[in-house]
Amino acid sequence: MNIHQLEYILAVDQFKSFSKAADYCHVTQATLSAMVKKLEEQLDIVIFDRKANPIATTENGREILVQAQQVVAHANALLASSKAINQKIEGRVKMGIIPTIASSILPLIMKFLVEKYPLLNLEIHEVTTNQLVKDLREGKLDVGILSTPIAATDLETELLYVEDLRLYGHLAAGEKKMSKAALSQQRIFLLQEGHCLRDQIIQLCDLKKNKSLPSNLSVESNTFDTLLNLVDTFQGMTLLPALYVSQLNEERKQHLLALEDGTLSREVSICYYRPYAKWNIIRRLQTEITEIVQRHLS
Amino acid sequence: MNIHQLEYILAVDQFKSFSKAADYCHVTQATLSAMVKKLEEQLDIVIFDRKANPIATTENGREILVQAQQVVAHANALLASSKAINQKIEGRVKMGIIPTIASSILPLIMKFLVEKYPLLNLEIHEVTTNQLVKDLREGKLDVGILSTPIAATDLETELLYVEDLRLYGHLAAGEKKMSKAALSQQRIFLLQEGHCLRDQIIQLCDLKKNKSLPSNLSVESNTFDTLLNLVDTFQGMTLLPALYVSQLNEERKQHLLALEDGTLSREVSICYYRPYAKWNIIRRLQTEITEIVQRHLS
DNA sequence: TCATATCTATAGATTTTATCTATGCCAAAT
DNA sequence: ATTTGGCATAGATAAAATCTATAGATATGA
Repeated sequence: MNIHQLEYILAVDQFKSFSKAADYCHVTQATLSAMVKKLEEQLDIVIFDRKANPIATTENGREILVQAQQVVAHANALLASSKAINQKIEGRVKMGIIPTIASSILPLIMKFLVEKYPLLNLEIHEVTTNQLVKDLREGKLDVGILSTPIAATDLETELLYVEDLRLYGHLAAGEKKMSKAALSQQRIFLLQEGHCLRDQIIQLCDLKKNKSLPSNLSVESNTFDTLLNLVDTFQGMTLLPALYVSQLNEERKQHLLALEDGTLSREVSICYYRPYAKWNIIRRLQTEITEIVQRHLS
Repeated sequence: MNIHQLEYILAVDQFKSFSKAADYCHVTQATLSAMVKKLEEQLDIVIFDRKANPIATTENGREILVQAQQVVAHANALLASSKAINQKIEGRVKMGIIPTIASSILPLIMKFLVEKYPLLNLEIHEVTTNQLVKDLREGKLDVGILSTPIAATDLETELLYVEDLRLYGHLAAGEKKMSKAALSQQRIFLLQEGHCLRDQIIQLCDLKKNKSLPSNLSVESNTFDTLLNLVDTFQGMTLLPALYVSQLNEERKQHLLALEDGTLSREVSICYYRPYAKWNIIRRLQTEITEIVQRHLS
């Protein structure tokens, strides 16, 4: 017995015709006929008197139909519920974001999300990648936004966007570009230890930590703003993610430099460990953020 | 979505384990796992958090499970109903029986059926084969008992039993048997026109109506009892169905004759045109009658 | 009553689906 | 660190639903 068969007999009962019922159910008359017969055989009850005109429901069939109605109604209710659940974006969601991403995307997405989903209570926690992974595993956070790839294979990540890293600094004689190779000879200001962007840049640019820092200066910054001030003062360089760059004032944009050979970039992804309870919300956040950021990057 | 899948998730929710649920549902863990996954994909809702220990039902999953419970419960109710319906032998059933069968089997079956099925209201109508077929077609009767084969292909018949036809008559010198060939030379007393047994005997014994009857006697009987009296008086012969013979007194049983070559017999079948409304009852009657008669014939 | 039209049942082929066995993978526990 | 228990996946197989085409049966109209 299956739900389709029950729908078929309900349709036959309604239309008093196998052919019309078949149309209604979007199957051929042959299929419906065979399925009704099969159900009757399984229940060992003849539901319809096909010799009557129009087709009549037998006394026993009537009892079965009443029950079939119940089953089908509840099955439809279940399907309706599942759709409703997928529409419902509400409740508390704890989201961790690493600082170098938070500073650029929070201004972009928060207003939009809060207005579009008034019932969604989005709690933002700014944490490092390591802490984020830990909190996700422990269930302290529901979802995170960080830079991929990450080592943790037990977390699932979905790419949100790829963001260029832009070079900021002062070159002599109004030069506006430099080569990747030259970069490693420059004085590069980086974020403090613990920021994954720091490690990524070191790796991407093949920097040796000791060489890249001014020997008489050990200050490392916690924010891009401080980095910019250091660069403006000491004439070094730094690398900034594209979304942050778009917020700079015109004067500072003058000091953006192009790389002669290729680009540097980082991936930004949404990730979760237990997607399950709030999966639909997480997925919705993913699509919304992707869309918003795409608009800003293009 | 199907009912099995819903049963699977109910079992997982109950046992908090895919393996145990699979055992409970009598499928392998792989099957259950795949089906749960499939349902989750179809509903686009993750029902279980497999990373929790023990496995947890998600918030959304809980809503689905409540509905699934409803569906499965009603489906089971339907199956239970169908079984109950098949057990229930009650209500009014109009049964037609041709006279030559009625006289022998009604005494055998009526008491038994009335006692075993107190809620069954069995109305017996003694009618000829032609009338029986007509009444079945018109819905005036629900079921008939007659001798097969019959010409009407639109009626369905199920064999109840095969009944020997026994030869009754007086032979000279205490002879107890005669050949089939000799039979057609004898004076045979038959039932009136309209009784199908009459026609069957004429056909079986290859009798020509005119030859077989005493030329100065045109009385044809309506009952076996009259036939017997005619035979006893005029020294002819007649053929009686086995079940009727078993009711004869000892003296008359002395006049039963054996056929030297082979036997004569007739089929007795139950038949119906619209089995549908009372199918279960008809089928039950069939099995009961077959069994009772079998006991009496053996 | 005969032909026609309508409707259901059946046959055979095809596609989909459920299920199984075997195995991989992960996490918890020893 | 290795083992154990449990869920997921792959590939093969079996079962079932569905389709097209056609037969058979019933009702309708000339």
